[in-house]
Amino acid sequence: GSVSDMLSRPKPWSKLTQKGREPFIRMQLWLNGELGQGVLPVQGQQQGPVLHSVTSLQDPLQQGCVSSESTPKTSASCSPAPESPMSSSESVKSLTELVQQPCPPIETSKDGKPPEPSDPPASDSQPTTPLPLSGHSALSIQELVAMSPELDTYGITKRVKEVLTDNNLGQRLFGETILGLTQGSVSDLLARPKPWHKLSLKGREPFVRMQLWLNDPNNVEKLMDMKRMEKKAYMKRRHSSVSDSQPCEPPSVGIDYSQGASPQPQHQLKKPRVVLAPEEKEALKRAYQQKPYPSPKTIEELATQLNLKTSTVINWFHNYRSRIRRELFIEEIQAGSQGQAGASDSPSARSGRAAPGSEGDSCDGVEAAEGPGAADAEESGGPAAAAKSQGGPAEAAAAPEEQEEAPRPAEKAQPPPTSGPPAAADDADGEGRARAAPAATRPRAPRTARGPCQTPPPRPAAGEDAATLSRSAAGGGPCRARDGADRSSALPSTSAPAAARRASSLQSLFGLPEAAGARDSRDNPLRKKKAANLNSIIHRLEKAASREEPIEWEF
DNA sequence: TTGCAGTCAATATC
DNA sequence: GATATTGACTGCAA
Repeated sequence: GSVSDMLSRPKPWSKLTQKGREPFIRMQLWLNGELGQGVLPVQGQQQGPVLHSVTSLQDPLQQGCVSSESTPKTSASCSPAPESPMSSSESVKSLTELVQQPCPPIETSKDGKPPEPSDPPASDSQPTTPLPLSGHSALSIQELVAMSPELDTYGITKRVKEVLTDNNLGQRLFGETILGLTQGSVSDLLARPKPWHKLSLKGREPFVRMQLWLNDPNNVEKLMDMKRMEKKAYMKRRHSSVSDSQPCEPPSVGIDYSQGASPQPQHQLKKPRVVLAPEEKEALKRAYQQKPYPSPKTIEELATQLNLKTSTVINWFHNYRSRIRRELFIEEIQAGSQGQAGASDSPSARSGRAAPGSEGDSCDGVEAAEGPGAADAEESGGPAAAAKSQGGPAEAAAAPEEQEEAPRPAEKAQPPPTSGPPAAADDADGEGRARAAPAATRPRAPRTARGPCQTPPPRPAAGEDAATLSRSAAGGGPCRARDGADRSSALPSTSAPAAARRASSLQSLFGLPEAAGARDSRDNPLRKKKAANLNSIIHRLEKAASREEPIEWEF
């Protein structure tokens, strides 16, 4: 049935998900005669028949369907890389190996392509071409990624970091040369890799590249060469610029311009980067804890109170949610590795198992750990929280109301899970607001609390409004505590895909001593995040459940 | 329209 | 100078 459907109503490539593309790749392979026998083990392990390398894949694909990068460029020739090693029929397995064993480097990048135009090796300086991938190879890589078996992202980054540090190679060079990413991205990637199963096709690319690079026996030398070339180029430029006024031409490629001497005048046009003051961040965090997904109205309120642009507030929430998620993952991994005999360091794998399902799960588990206690702890006790003056008293006072208002009713303490949806919170808001102002305001935000802000919106989620947030922001407080609780309740249901996991997560959720207790102080911040994350999970759950079902959720 | 993933690039920090 | 952090942006999916 699926085949029939697919053959009669194929979706355009651009609309297909990674998974959805799989059948088409298979078909293309099959058409090309590459898919020999058997099934392509997409997941890797088996050895299957086939697939040369991605590269090869690529070609076929291109011929047949893809538009065409007209330029296979010379470099194309290079592309052979990937496949070269394993020629013919290999299956994904081969891919795996490709990635895992030392095979001939895929130079996709570095060498491979660069050669093209620039290459004149020595020439210049401009070593460049930062981006390794270009047409052909890029595609190859994509294919490779598509067919790649699960990789241990954590292990890969770990190894990369080691190699880089051992050889005194910088992230910038590595990123621009091998990954085609900027230093900041590389840093982030190396420090907080996401588990393979949570990465999109695009997100996996850097990991595949890293793995390939690790497998390249000459990887270090190549980078070193690049480094040298860069240096040379830099010096050259520098000299020339010194002698001449400023010849600086924006060197086309690469790397260097970053630092070198290019003054770049026009930059003036750029708008200055917004830097949030610590108080503002705190306020936003509090707001987040109250409501990870604030309504437009709430956002607006926050923006006003903090004297920020709404877009800034929106961005902040997006970034915060996303970063918290990642941190949770990392934590989980680390915890896992510790817990688990540390044997395998492969987080991804671990994560995979651990939190196979949705992030929610994984998250839950984690959070759960600190869950209830954690949440509170942090807030109240947490370093950051503590800091806040408001926290203390205010919270206490607030506590009551908040409970209600808080979307997350469940709050650990009081309201038992029963309170299904967060809705209740709303009203509460009303009262809470009073205290709001202070915190938020500090720096720029003059308008403190707009007192009793608006009335609470109807919707649970949306419901809580600025008032609540502001309150929390301002006073900080109380809410958070709840968070932990609520979430806990919610989470379980949410994620809990696998029974096993579920169990564990539940455990943690309920703050089994071990977890919570175990955590060291430094976790506080993490706890906070986790707590917040729980909120978001809850939020999503609720959303998903769409009001009617809350009832069913038993925790 | 909203949320997210992935990045960039300006800053901050080491 | 290298690395880490983080606000903003782009593209995509639901």
